[in-house]
Amino acid sequence: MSEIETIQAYYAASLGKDGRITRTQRQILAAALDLFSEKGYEEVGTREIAERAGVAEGTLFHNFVNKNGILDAIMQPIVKNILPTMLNTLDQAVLDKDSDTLESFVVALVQDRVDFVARNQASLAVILSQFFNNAADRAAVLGMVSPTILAQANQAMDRLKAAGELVDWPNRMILQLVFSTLGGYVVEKVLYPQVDRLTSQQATRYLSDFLVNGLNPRRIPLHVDETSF
Amino acid sequence: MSEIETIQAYYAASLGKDGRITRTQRQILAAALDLFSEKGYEEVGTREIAERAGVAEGTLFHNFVNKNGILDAIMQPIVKNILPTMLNTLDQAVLDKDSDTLESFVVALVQDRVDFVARNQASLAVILSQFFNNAADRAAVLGMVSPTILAQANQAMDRLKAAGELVDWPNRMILQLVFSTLGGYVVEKVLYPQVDRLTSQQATRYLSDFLVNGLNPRRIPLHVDETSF
Amino acid sequence: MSEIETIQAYYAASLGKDGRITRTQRQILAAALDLFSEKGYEEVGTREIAERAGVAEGTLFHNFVNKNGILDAIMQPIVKNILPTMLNTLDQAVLDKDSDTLESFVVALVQDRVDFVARNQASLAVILSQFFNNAADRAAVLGMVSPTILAQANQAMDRLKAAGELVDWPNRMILQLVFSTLGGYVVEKVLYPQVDRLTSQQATRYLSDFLVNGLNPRRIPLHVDETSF
Amino acid sequence: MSEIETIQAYYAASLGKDGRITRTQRQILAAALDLFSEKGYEEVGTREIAERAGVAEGTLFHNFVNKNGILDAIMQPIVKNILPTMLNTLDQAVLDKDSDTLESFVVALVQDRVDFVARNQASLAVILSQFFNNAADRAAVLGMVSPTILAQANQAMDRLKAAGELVDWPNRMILQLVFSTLGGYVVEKVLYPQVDRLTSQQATRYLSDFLVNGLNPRRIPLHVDETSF
DNA sequence: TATGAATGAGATTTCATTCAT
DNA sequence: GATGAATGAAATCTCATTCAT
Repeated sequence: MSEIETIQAYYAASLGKDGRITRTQRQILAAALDLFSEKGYEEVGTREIAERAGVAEGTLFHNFVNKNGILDAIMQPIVKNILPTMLNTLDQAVLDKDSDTLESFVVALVQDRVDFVARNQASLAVILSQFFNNAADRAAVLGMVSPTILAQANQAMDRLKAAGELVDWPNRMILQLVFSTLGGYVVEKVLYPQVDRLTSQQATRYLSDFLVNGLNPRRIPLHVDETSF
Repeated sequence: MSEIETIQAYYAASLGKDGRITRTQRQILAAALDLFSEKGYEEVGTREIAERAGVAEGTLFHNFVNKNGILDAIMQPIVKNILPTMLNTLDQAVLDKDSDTLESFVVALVQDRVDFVARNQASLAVILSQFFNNAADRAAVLGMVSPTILAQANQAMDRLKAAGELVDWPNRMILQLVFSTLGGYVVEKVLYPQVDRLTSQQATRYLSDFLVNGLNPRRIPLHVDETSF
Repeated sequence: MSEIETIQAYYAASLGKDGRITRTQRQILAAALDLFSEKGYEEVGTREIAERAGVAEGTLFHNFVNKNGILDAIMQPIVKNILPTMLNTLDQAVLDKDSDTLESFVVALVQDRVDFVARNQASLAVILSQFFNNAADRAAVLGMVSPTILAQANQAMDRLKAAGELVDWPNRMILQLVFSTLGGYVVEKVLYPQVDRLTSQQATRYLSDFLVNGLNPRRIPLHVDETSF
Repeated sequence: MSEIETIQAYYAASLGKDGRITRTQRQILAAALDLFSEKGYEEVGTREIAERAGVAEGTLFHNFVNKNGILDAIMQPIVKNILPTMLNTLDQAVLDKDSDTLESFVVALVQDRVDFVARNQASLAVILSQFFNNAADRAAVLGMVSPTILAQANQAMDRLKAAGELVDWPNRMILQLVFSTLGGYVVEKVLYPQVDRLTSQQATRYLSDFLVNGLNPRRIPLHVDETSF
């Protein structure tokens, strides 16, 4: 991620002619994903990756410009998909005049995220780790939340507030709470992949219900002293 | 943290005679804290730390057994304080028969955490980073949540449920939601220390209120299919 | 030697495919042997070895796990050969009923050792140095004199004594004298490799004759006060 | 030893005013002797010596110019005494017209050496180790065998040969055998100080008798092919 | 395309020695 | 005289990367 360039350049010139990933590349990525998610990027050597992948060390550099290139090849598909998808959801929730309840909004948000997490635990572990460890990677992840997206999100929240569907708090705080709840689920899933108590469906319900109730407009408004703002 | 031993052993034998930290050690720790929180432990070299601290490289090792010893000297005070304090709060909340509302419970939980985070952003950045990057450090942090503590927490939640103060969800899920909400606040504070929109008091109110509403018992119980458990 | 493990592990995974030593490894070992025997193991740096071998410093560690691994690669062939061979000789001298004179016994002992020393002066210099400098290496060398071997040696000496061929002294003392005589020759050869006054054949004769006469049974027994034992 | 300069310079200006060794110096030397003989000079750090001596690290350098100065302070008394004494013995044996038998010569040689070894095991262990590990120290030890001494020794051997008391072998070989026998005893004593089977008196007898018999003139002269000399 | 031996910059750590107190 | 914190050169070793085969 760090020093993002033309994205596919990280797969060297060697993507199968049809642009598809080769068998060797798949082996390397699988080995690297295993190791990175287990020990952290910095702790894994290229020798180790090559060994686990069953290829020579040089082969890594034939297929990916860099050790970092391998990391990017792991992170990109996620970062290029999860956020766009997520944002797309918001987009719909904004445009879709029918989804004008907090619940429909929240469920749309939570729904697919939970499934996604279940399917991509290992990659998410790597991304999570990098997010907290590398300023550049963090910027790359956050950079995908474009201003337009933020504007859309704010628009959606404002509309829900106007409709009396959402508590009247600062949008930034609401966003933080939503992301915390989702993020906490990701962390739990990613750090303890084996402990699988809940189905995706159940998790979705708990998270959604928690958010809906937590963000309902208050009958008796909370007194927050705003004078000090 | 990794390989925790006699705690103070990480400060070499050279703590000031009165057991206090020396000026040199403070310089080193300050420099290291800056750099670690900025670039991540692995990215910082001992040469760099020494330079920023204004001491010779050897001085690092005269004062701390290891590069890792410096990291531990940064993390330990936090890990040895935040969790014990937090757990102490739970303890009281459990014993204090007066605090039998969800609100009193949640407020007790959120209250001091928020202040603490404000005062220790840099150290928390380092701990956060290590938590997601190093299995051993993660274990060290989590290891401090002893079974007794968990038992206490479960006891408190059960009591609140019995009193009709807490939604009837699995304790583990409730805990996850509480920690998510708190953790999200930590992350926000730690990653964007400069953006200070809310006072500690305001933050405490938002978080508490969100949790209280989110975890209130439902009038109409949520239907979660438990048959598949 | 120190911390003996799987023997060939000290050559990294990189022995030529046919299990033979590579050219690079030979260069490194030659350079190291030169330097170690000249200045002693501790006094020689890896940089120095690499320079003399005409390779990069990293290449040392690509081919041998350790600096110590290089030392072991030098010592092992000797230690794994000289003692086994020597002991094998004893074995035969014990079993061979014809060699029932002190002379045949001694000659069998001295014979090949002298040639061996002439051919391996440099390596022996290193081993000698390590033997007196490193308790672990000393143990490794001595450890190869297994109890069975000792038993055999004692058996041989007892038989010779019974046959009136060997002076009736404690076996331990006899062994010490034999090893002293051989060892002294080694030391002389190893410390002054250039001064070559005697052929191997001549040296063998002197040493053998000295031992035979020195260890002949006495006509008039030596009075040693054994009461104080 | 290495780089021998004014001998007493190694005890810094700080010998007690009366030229005697101070208490602190004795502590340091005792600690260093222990450690050097146990682990070898190179393996012992100044920090370690200071700790065991119960003084500060700086104190070492107040009392001895160098780490090497400590080593020399340990070796010198021995090297300055054992060899001179030994040589003195030779001197007497040469001049003393009464000692004209091989036995009296050999006994004079062996006699005190054995006692000396018993009393100075630790120091000898250090000297032995240095002798084989450090060319400079080896030179220092050997350098004390001055040409005059050698001349004297040769003279003594020649006289004994003429008197029909000593086998007619090259003097150099005879010397080697004598030193081997003595050296072997030293090594045995020094490497296994605890195993004390023989009294000094007994050892003296065995060694002397072995040498006398080994070096007796042969009735039937040994045939050594001298043509190749 | 794949290999893997070779590279060398850089990292951490040790350690004898200095010097202000 | 003794101290011990500070020093910084040097040592060993790692590791991503290159390149001839």
